[in-house]
Amino acid sequence: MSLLELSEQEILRRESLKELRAMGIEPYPAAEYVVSDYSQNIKEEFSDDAPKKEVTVAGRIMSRRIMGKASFMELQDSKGRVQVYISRDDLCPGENKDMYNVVFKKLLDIGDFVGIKGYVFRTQMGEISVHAEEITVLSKSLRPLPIVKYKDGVAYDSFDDPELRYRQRYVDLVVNDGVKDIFMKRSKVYKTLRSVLDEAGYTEVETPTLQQIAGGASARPFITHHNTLDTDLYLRIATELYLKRLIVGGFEGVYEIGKNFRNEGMDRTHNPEFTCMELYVQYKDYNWMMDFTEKLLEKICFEVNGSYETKVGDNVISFKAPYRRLPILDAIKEKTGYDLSGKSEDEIREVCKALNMEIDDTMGKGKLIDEIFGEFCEGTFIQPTFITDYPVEMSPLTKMHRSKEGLTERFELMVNGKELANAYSELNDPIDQMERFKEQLRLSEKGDDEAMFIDHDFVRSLEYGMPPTAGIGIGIDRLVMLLTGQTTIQEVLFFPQMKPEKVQPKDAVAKYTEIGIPEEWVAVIQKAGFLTVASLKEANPNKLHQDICGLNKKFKLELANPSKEDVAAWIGNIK
RNA sequence: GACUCAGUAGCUCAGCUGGUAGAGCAACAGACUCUUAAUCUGUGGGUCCAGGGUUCGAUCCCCUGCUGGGUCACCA
Repeated sequence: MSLLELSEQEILRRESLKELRAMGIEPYPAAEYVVSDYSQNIKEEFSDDAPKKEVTVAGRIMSRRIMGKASFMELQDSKGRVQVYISRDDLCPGENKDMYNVVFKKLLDIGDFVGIKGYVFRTQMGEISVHAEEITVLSKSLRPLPIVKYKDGVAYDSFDDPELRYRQRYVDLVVNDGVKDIFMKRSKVYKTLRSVLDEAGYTEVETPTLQQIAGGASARPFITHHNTLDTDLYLRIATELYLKRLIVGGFEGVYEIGKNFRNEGMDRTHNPEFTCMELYVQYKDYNWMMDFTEKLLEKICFEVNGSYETKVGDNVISFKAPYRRLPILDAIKEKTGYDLSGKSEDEIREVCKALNMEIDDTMGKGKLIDEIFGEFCEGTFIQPTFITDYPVEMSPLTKMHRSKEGLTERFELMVNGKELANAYSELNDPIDQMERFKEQLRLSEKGDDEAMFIDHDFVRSLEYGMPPTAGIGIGIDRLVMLLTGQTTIQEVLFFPQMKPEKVQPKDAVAKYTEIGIPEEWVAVIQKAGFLTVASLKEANPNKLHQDICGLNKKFKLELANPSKEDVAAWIGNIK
């Protein structure tokens, strides 16, 4: 990389790097650095009466306050920050004061990793700090970090451009308070989820991500290609059908926490890859699953937040069980006043018209009910609510309701006006399942590009017999959003999907040397704004000559300047 | 996909009616041995997102594109 591509501050840091090496200090040492303590426990365990405690800590320099022969810096480690006090004469007891005057004051920068050996004390202002006796360079940072300052918990100049924060999450995590907490809570969600499911006796499994038929949900899949098999494969949109095969195989309960991929729109609640937990348990039904789910979520919320409540925007949501259970038709009756039970498709169509909804003729009875619910009901359920007994048309993998005609034993859990989970008594009648798949095929032929494909192997497994089974899928990203009070999915994903960064097209050095430009001048010409040889064709030779000689002087490159005739000749050589 | 707002120094942001740019932090030089958004003095740093157009002249006005945010639509 040419120096000309770097900012002033980056150049200076690279020079500091060289100087450290020249002084015999390796800026990227290989040896383990043994740490005795963390910022957090140093502060928690300090006592003014106790004898001096020697500690070794390591972390990133986040700020420095230099006052001549003494300095303070803030050191950030994995647990937080601790202040370090450095006095010149305590760091360098001998004649040679280079470690303080040169290494610490000149060659180290904000962002560098250092190790500090010293003792813990309390400053006159009362802050528990480490008095440094030894400082070790652990890793040099070549790019300046954004500077975010905190006072009384208020952030000043916080690094908050969403584009930069998501593209460079590593920087976001380093400088912005609270970002890491969200992901620590996310990890706690996984831990609690696993412990509850494991204790219940269920088995964590992994099923294929690359599938020949992307089944188990209605969504457009990503397509990829396997060269050796010379066949297209899909990235899974759900884990459902494979997990049910394992129930056929005899597991009592199986669950998988994994990524699903859907080739659809992106917004504040949708990312192309997202995490789902699916659980299937034999001999259970959807009523049991509601009981299990509310206990599970209650426990997770408590473990993550220390309380059964969580705050999202202005809404305080309580995950304390039990949750309200409301059949979808009752929900519609409650919110719109229309009782749809026993109504025909045409009658429901009339209701839609009365409600001023936009509908079209391709929508069947189930779709119409779903639309009414989505339009008038879904957003109103802030507290966790099980909406139950969905129409069969929307639920091709669900067992028919034991008593209600045309409905299925299915529930969705609505929280904060959004679906958090989807569950049902699994359809285990292979003949019925085949019929439902065929119905999906008819929808597909009508142009519905999200209808399910027939998975013959899955039906074959049902033909061997699947016990009565209850299953559920929980959107983990949305759960984490609720438990951390976030309103966009990007805030709970380390690396949300973004459009690729734009890279300006730039010609190779050889392209420039072909027209007679010496290699050492190529970077200078590019710095002058001519990233491609073609763009140089229109350049004014006099101005270019001036520009590049100016850059030569400015950046002290010490190259022999070309003549105006040389520059004109380069431009003349371009075909 | 539609509409809308934004893109200026490493970061956060100003920038008037069109006359090639400012601040704070960061950086650099200097002072300072208990500071904490440290302080004080001085200095440097810019492809004003990109490409066209209008104009004597564009960071600014117009068009196109790129990236991001928001709202809506689609979708779970």
